[in-house]
Amino acid sequence: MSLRLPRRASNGRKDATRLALLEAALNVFGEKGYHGAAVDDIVDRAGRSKGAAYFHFPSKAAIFRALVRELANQLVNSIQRKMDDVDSPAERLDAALLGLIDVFVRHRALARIVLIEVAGAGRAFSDDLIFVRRQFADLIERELDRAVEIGAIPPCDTHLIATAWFGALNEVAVHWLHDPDAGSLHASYPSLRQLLLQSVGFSPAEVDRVPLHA
Amino acid sequence: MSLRLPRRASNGRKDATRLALLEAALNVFGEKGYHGAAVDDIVDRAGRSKGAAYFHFPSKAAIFRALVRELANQLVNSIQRKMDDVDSPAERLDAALLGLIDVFVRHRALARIVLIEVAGAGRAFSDDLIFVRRQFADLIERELDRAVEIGAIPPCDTHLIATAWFGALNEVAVHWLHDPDAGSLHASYPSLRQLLLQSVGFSPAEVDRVPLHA
DNA sequence: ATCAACAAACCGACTGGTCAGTCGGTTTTT
DNA sequence: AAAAACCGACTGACCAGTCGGTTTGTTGAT
Repeated sequence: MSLRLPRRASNGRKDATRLALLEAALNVFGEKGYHGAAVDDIVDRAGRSKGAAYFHFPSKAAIFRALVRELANQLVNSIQRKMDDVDSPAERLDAALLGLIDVFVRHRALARIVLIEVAGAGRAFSDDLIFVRRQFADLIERELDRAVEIGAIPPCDTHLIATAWFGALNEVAVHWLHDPDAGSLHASYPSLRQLLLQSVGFSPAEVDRVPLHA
Repeated sequence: MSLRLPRRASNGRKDATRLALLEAALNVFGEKGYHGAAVDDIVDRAGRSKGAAYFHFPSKAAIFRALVRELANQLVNSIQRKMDDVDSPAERLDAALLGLIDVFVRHRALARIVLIEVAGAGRAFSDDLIFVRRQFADLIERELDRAVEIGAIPPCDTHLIATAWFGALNEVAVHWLHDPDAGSLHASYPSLRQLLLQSVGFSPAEVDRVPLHA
């Protein structure tokens, strides 16, 4: 699980260390949670030293923050790209849902951090929490706005609905993270898809039309 | 904010102390989060001593666990009661939604703990997390099943949908908790209500019919 | 009713472990 | 030779949990 983390061009020893630290942080935070993870854990896993860590980041919180924002950006970009592969709002929303599920399934540590740890790390991180959630919600909101514009769905509170949608996926994913054996996340996709599309008033024809590129 | 916490009959000095501790825990955990709160904080706020705390509970984690389960039980019962005041599935689901919003608005510390802290406290508490979430979801699921049974909505994956619904409300509430000035939670109720009822295929007539007992 | 004797409930100073962050020193790069 | 990057032993603060001791409540014998 190497993961995509090269926000800044990753050449030179400095960047390599920064990357190694962030990648270790991803795994350690993902496994033990923010409070359960010690900086020494991250440092050890990265094969670096505490000095290196505090050369690159001013604090443990800063490591976490950098990681979260990096992950969120990469994730949002990746989803955006998948959405741009298709045209109609219904298809694009569908692509967003399936894309998120795919990533979560493939990178559980990422899912844990973005979906659970940011929320639970404490009030000091609530700005980061909102930042991440808002990014995802905006992705959805824009598409809903477009659907309203072209008359695919009736006008509605797209901001609220985007938030609610993300919450719905979030909750399902949290249960899955807790007990992955209780059923794959992909298995929830068809029901979730129908639920979401139907909730904003896409016509039944449209709800059924979009192919399930599973 | 005295709050409803008399699970076991609250008479005698012993029970009074237990209650005082739990109520203090509610406020302290609600303000500082699980990891940010020290047992001494709770003890001080309760006007008791550390000895008393460890006489009643074997550990800090046990205090948290007892509090969470107590809150969840009370909350679920209270919502169930509100649901039983009306008859049709749509009305009952509506009552559940509004009831939850009401309680969260009135008791932010409770909302913070049930919606955020349990999830963020760490993997050691994931059983409690699931316990709480499942209780709420079951409340919804039962009603959805009934709606399917009487033909008010088409058959669907009620288990998944109940989970998703709770997630939707959860997410909206989390944003509200982060910035209560951005808009009251009650203001989101009409849109949320329509979104949820419509998502499972209640007829438009039914969606509009139910009075908004705001 | 009175009072020992006992237990239940409570107190708070103390301890031991953990861990974020520091800093003098070393290696690598420019 | 100067600066950038890195090393890892150390420290100081914090805090969950302990424990000897005190107070409050209960029992039951006289």
